[in-house]
Amino acid sequence: MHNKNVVPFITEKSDCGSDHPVCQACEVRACGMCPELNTHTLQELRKITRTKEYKAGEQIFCDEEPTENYATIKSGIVKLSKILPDGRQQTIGLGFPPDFIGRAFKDKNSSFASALTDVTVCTFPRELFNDYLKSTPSLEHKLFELTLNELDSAREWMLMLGRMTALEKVAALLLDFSDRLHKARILQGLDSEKNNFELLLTRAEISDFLGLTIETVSRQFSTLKQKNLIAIKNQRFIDILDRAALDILAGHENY
Amino acid sequence: MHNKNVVPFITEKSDCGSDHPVCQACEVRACGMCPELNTHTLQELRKITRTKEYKAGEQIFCDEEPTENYATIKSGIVKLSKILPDGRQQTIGLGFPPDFIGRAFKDKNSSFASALTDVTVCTFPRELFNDYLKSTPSLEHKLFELTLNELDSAREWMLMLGRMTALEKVAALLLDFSDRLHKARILQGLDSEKNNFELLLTRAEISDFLGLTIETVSRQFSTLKQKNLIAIKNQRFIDILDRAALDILAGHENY
DNA sequence: ATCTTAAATTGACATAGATCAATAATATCG
DNA sequence: CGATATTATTGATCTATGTCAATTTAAGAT
Repeated sequence: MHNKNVVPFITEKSDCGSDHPVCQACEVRACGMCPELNTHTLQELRKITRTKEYKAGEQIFCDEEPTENYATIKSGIVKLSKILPDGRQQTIGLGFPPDFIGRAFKDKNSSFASALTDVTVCTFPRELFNDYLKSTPSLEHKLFELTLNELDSAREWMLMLGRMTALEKVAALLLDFSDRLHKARILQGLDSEKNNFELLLTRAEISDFLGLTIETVSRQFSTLKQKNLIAIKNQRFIDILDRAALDILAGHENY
Repeated sequence: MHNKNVVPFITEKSDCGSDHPVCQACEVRACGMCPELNTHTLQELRKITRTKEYKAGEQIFCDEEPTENYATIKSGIVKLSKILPDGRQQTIGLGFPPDFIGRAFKDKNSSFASALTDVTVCTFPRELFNDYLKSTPSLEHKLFELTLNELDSAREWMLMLGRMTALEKVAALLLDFSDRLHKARILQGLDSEKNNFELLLTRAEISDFLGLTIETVSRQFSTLKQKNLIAIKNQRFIDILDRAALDILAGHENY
């Protein structure tokens, strides 16, 4: 199991202020929701949070069971997906640190969450968190902003799913993924070549995201290589050779 | 131009409390965001709100121009869509009263809004509304909940767009649309036959929503008629004859 | 290193849905 | 009321993507 896939998150911004050892070591103490909490609330919350780790592939929560816990992603990438009664699956989003996972104000998730890479999360009981949410406007504000971003990206993907060709979908995914990974690396203080990254998703995971089959995804990669828009080493390490061309394919040009 | 497509919204719940004549006549005074505002804020807001009407087909706002105004839908149905540089279009959501339209905290919309039916909205300047939002937690909470619902439905549609067949998509749309219309009619105090409604979207609009072509949509309607799951009068008036079968097609069964 | 297993690629073929084109139904207008 | 325009349906193809099957590549274990 490769280990480069943990995506910690450290910034210079003022952090959550907790002196708890786990918080001190938290990768997202400065950029998640915790900085929005006052010291007292934070200490109360601290008592009931639990750090949990998941190996790549493990399920974090599922559709059926009532939500007991919410969580914040500390490191790694989480896959959110939906599934049809007959097993057809669709990935509906990827969570990077410090994203929130769970459905605020509801006792049931409407999707499955699983670890795409090895993942560390900080969990807290649903009910209590909802209480804090109601009494702490700045916390709710922060979560609201995260939610608006998720809505924006869900809608972006709707356009992709409904109206793009297979080749365009793959181009769009590569660009989006490279950007989010790059952003995570920069915030982490690592230097990062935007056009050079490890694709942490398998072809199967990519096809679940794009509404395609494994084979079709694979063929699009071959086409992109042939056109010299990308290079691939070991099936996982992507080199973007012609970002402008990919941008056009992905429909990112100004209009 | 038919006129049955206005969807006002009246409930017994405590309303916004404004004594302004426009507010007194407002279809959504009890169920939108206004009841979350205190009297003073409401009076301030009232001074700068404008009621606007749009004919079916008219554009309400577009992608390019910076957002000047937000709005609440008072009556009618609003279509939100995205468009690719080459003109391919995808509907990403429908807004019913009392939905909010616009992107909170941002000065740019990431989509187009247009009137699907004749529409009446209550508009207010962006900046000022954002200020109220920051200083009125209950208002922000209300908008947050509306946003979470939109996120849920966007994700539901992602599953639909990525993994359903044309027939399943049409079944899912019919059920969703009938439910939302029914809910609107009930809240309005009208009695409503859930299985009997006017389809306010043209085939072109349906195909933009489902990521299909007009012809494919039309063929699915024919198939559903043939299977006796629905009946259609005048191409617009839908009778759901076998809801259970449609539910299965749409993937709504329990699993 | 060699063996084993899983993941990715490639090829041959099938098919759902798109495209193009003709007709039919409905709405609009004089 | 008939004439015209718009929207929907239906039919005949075509094509992008899915399906099934065979290799190839890479990764992990012994």
